[in-house]
Amino acid sequence: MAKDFSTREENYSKWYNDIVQRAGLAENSAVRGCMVIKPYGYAIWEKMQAALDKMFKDTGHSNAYFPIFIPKSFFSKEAAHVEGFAKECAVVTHYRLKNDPDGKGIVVDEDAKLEEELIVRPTSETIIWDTYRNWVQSYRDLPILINQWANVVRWEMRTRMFLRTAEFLWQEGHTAHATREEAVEETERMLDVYADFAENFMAIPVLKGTKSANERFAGAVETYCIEALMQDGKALQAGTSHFLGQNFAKAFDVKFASQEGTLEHVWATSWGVSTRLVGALIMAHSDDHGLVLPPKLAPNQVVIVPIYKSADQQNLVVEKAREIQRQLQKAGISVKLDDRDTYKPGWKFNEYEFKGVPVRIAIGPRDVENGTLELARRDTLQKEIIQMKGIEQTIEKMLNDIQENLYRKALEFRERSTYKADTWDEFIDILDNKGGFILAHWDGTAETEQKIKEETKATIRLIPLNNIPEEGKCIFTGKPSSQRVVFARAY
RNA sequence: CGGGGUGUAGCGCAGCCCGGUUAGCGCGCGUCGUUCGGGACGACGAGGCCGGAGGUUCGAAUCCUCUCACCCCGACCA
Repeated sequence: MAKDFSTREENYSKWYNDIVQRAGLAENSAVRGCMVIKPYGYAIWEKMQAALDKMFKDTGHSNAYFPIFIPKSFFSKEAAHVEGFAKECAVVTHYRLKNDPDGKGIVVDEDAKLEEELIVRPTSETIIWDTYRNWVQSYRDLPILINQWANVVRWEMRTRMFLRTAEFLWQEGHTAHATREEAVEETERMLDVYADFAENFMAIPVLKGTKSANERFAGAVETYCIEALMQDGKALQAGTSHFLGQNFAKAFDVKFASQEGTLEHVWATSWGVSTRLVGALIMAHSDDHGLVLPPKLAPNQVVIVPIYKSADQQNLVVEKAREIQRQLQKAGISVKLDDRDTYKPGWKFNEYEFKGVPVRIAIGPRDVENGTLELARRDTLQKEIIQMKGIEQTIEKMLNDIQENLYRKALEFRERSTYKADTWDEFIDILDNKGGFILAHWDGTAETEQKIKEETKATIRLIPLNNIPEEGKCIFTGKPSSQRVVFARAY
């Protein structure tokens, strides 16, 4: 059992921080607002990257890399875009240091001032569209389907590990198309990729929809998103896909000669997910015993803990454990054998429970004698004795079960945490006492949304795709509404 | 950036009000022994410029001023 560790009930945000730190995912760095992603946390991100990268490639995209620095002037070219990011940009003004003439230490060399300041990218639309201008002349050059894995910087006031840090890792896709239809199709395709990834790899069910004008990406015509529900009833935006229209093409003068010989601005999309997904993973599945990882994203799917007393037993048991490890690895399962003699089995049990390893195998002298193993699964904490024979099939099945069970549990949670509200009182009551997603009518205006946000902290998370039309009255103003939208308090 | 809080050993804390031996405790760490199927136990041991800078004082972890960092609550956001 995990002692000296917060429960979700006691203090949800402390519970979250405890998991991040004690499971060795990340820690705060010497730099304000920036975290160090530790090997175990980074390994999870690498698993995410690998899965996503394959999905991007399978949908025709290629990776490329653009500079981390963006000339200041680029930012001012798309009005809404500047507006959206201006308040959180880190700016490079000088390029040299020198020894402090007045004493010890080092100071900025004022003589080394940049003619034009450089912005540390908060996102790369501007530098990319400035580059695409030179890549596009004819419809034959389209589409451009590029993704970049990168770090970005957004100078946040308040940070939380993985969920919001000043620097974070992400991928940003940037595509250029000849027609509006094709760009919209791309935007929706990538939204589907994200939803697919969230559900099938992260085991987190997501709602798909579009953002209201207030929540839209700065510079986008339409922002699509996937939205997940965390265990404390707050929503988390897990990915966004933007239809940028011709906004950036016009701002950066990206034109192509169409098949008909006319000169047209290209149509654009951008889409991204970040290391925030690691935070989502933690908050969606973990329990009061620590992290719980879905098998498809767990750095180690299985850990083997040998149990022994004498040196003879140790040799015997560890040898058998190695054999099992090889067997499982051959079947494509990632297995860690912890044969350290410096920690006791009980200690290791707790350690791996805390780190969320989906399946634990314990093997002792009795097992070697009987041809058995003890299996423990992290999601249910159940233990059972199984036969060594056919271990690959047993483990494979268990990993699949765990993956499915996590998804099912998360889905059930979301379903019982999704409410309809038809009156303002009902709406407030659900927000304050239950949390979760609230389906309610809204009159469609930014003013109303803003007022609701000011009074309740709840925002419109999304307008569901393929929403079923339904006549009703706005929860706040009573004005007519033709559909319900999804409200929640969010991260 | 506003309001509140905290900085003392790797981690978690006590001591501070009311200044005065060698600054404690738990966990962790090292050595040795007994242990090992759910966080073992004993013995011995190492580890501190009390966040930083100034000041008050015979004397500062303790009082005063400034500063830096982190946490919580607001405004902003993936």
